[in-house]
Amino acid sequence: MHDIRVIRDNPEEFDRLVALRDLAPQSVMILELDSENRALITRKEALLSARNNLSAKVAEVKRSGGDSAEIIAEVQQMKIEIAKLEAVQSAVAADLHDVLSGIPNLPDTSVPYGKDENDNRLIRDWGTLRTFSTLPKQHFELGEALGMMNFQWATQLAGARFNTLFGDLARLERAIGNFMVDLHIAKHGLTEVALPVLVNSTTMYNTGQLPKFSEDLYQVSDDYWLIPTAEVPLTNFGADRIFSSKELPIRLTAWTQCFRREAGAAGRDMRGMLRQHQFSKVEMVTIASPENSMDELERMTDCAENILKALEIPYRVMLLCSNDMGPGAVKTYDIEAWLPGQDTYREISSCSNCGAYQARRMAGRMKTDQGNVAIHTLNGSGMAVGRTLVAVMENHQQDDGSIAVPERLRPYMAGQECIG
RNA sequence: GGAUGGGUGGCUGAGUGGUUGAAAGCACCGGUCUUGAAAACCGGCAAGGGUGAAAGUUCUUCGUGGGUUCAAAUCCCACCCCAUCCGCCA
Repeated sequence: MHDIRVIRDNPEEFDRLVALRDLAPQSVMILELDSENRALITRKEALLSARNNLSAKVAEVKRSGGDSAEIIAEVQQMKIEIAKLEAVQSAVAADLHDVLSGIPNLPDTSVPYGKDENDNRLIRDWGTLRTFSTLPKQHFELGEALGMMNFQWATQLAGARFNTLFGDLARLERAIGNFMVDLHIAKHGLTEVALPVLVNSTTMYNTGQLPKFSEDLYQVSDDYWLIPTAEVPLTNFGADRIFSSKELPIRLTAWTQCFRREAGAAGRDMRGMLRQHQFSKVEMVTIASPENSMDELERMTDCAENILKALEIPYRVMLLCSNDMGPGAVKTYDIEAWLPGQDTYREISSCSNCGAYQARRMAGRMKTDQGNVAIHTLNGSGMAVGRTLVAVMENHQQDDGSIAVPERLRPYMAGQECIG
């Protein structure tokens, strides 16, 4: 949701930034709607004001025992006109709102222009890629050979894009999630939150999932939606609230199940557990004041990286180009873990500064000396638990098909050092 | 699911058709007093929008959406949510 005042103040700049998202200039059309809307508001309110005055006069006349029939007749006439104007004005306002909330967020100056993921920029990498004496296996090969990963049964239970884990692998996934949350609490100062995974339409709208991306979501009865990420409920902590600057930043984390229809991903990543309809993820959300949000993005990315460092998984950090970013983002870092079984890096975390985009949708504000301003919201995975399990398995696999448990996870596995 | 009672400003809470955008208290901010603090006293304090250089002025908002009326926090309808009891249940 864009701030119309920003567009009024500098329409050329708005069009220049919109172009980075490969959109045609919008400002002329928007400003036309805007001035039409304001003209209608002015006319409507003049009538409303006159009506209020006449109504007050009725009260006055009646108190002094006079006859108010004439005034009443006049106001009755007026009401017809007001209703007409109101209908026209609210339609124009709705159009304007739709346009402003439909345009994606504008990239930060540090974000490179680009068409797709091929234009993303490598920022840094970490860790050395292991050399294997034999060809490294993919996680599903390892898991199925261990008898601890059963996709066939998951298909029988639910369908494609689900999985089941058994024994030590099930426990390892749980260990990974617990480790992540504990690290965020103890070392990063985040506050853990337990959340609903079903939310209402307003909550989904606030973070930008609705109305445009409903095909990516599971909707259940009674107007509930399954969350595709804990970003949705966590970010809504700022909905309809006015924070004092002292309260910010607020840094939250939650480990939840996530549900995605993967509607546009037919045929992609069908083997294994990289892309599923249900997966668990530890999410980080920060509610920040505008002047701090870019620093908070660096901090959040660092929190995510610390997880992979602790688990001894090589990774690289990519700065997404303008058209690879999600619609809400001002700036996004993707963290990609090395998967030796696939011989490639795969996204395991995505940290975004959404600026005021979501905050304006949900009316999240902060008090300042110059009045209330929209807060900034940030979200990042810290990390996707299922994909981290995949990365642990592939990076710590041994020649015999067993998996070495990274040292930091052993306390969560009753000291166990090896699976299989 | 059934019954009852409720949803008013950051919070508590008055308010059943017209000087109520809303009493009072708390919180918060500024001031007086004080060596400093507290207390006391004085003053300020909702949000969003239109207009305006500004001061100001004006509109909207008392769970949400409709309706009645010249006029609605107040009356009517629907829905949502909360509390308590009953039923059911992890």
